[in-house]
Amino acid sequence: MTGPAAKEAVVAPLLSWFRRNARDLPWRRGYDPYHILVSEFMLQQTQMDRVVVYFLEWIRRFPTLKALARADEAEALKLWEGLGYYSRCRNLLAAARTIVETWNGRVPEDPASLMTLPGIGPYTAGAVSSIAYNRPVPAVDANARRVVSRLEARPFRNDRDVASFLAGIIPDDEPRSFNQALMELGALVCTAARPSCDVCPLNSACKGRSSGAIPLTPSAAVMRRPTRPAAAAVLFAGGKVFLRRRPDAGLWAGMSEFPWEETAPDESPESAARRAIAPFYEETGAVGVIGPVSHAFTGNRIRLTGVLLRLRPERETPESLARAHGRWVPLETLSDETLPAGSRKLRDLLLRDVNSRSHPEMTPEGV
DNA sequence: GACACGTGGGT
DNA sequence: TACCCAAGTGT
Repeated sequence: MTGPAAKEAVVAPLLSWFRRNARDLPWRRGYDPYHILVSEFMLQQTQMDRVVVYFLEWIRRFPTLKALARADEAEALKLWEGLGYYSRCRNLLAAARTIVETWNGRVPEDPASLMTLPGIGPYTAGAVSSIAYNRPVPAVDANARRVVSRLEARPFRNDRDVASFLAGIIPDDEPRSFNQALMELGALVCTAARPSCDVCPLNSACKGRSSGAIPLTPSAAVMRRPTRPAAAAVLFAGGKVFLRRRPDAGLWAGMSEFPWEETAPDESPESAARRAIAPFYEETGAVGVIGPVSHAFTGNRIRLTGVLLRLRPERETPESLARAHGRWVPLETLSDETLPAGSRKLRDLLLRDVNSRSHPEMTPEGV
């Protein structure tokens, strides 16, 4: 059923429910296209509650598209620290610059134009077009896919099929609310794990419910490997610590981190930490341990132990050896660095310990 | 179409 | 602990 009947049974109850249950989000006050653009980038594969915090900080620092277009990438990345998928941040900045240069500073309205911008695919194009400009185009995310496939009690082959179905029922007068309502319903009521059908505004129209079969969308099911132990080297000398620079492509491209390696079976954290710095340095011995912290990333999960290593100053020349592979950073400015989550957690533990004088040997006077 | 790309929270 | 999930995109 894709005709007027579906519209009657679905659209009005859905919009009515949304009016009563829409969460109060910062970008829902005025629907500034720049705000919608930022929120949609941040919301890619990321949950609402976490995004709100980052969004507010971002808008405080970059209140307008033009302000963002002028920004340093390093400063933008610092604001993104901890949110993950850092190419989103780089793409958002690049998109802002392109919009200023070739779109006269105005976020494009139509999906095809939006799709030409970096980091914007079919979903984000539809979301920005409909939510920022109230254009009647579908926005198919995981929520829309799940809600629609349950509603129709049939699998959809791909997002284009879902979009075709939605194009048939999306109301011309309220596409902004309709698309948000569909996603909001999926996030709050028609959830993946345990849908609350008894309070769902669409339960009487839902074929999945009436047929007793609530199909679940095939999950991407990223197979995680079990948690493995790893060790990071917190190598220090003269009040500075060493950070390894990651390659310009791939995981955490171009970011800095404490050098780390997975620990081999029966290997100690100290040994693994030494292996991590072996390409650059020798050291005199482990003087302490921080953590462990748990760190999950793209199919992996590690328990990361930080091993404090003191550089052997009479045998190493810190600056020259490090230059190609990393940098020495003073403890005082370590919190300014943009680090992947695992290193960030270790840094926070480290700075806490340093401030409480748990590791006096790390300060310049201690060396 | 498969895979890389982060992270934290829920169960 | 381990698995699943989240307003996807680029290659």
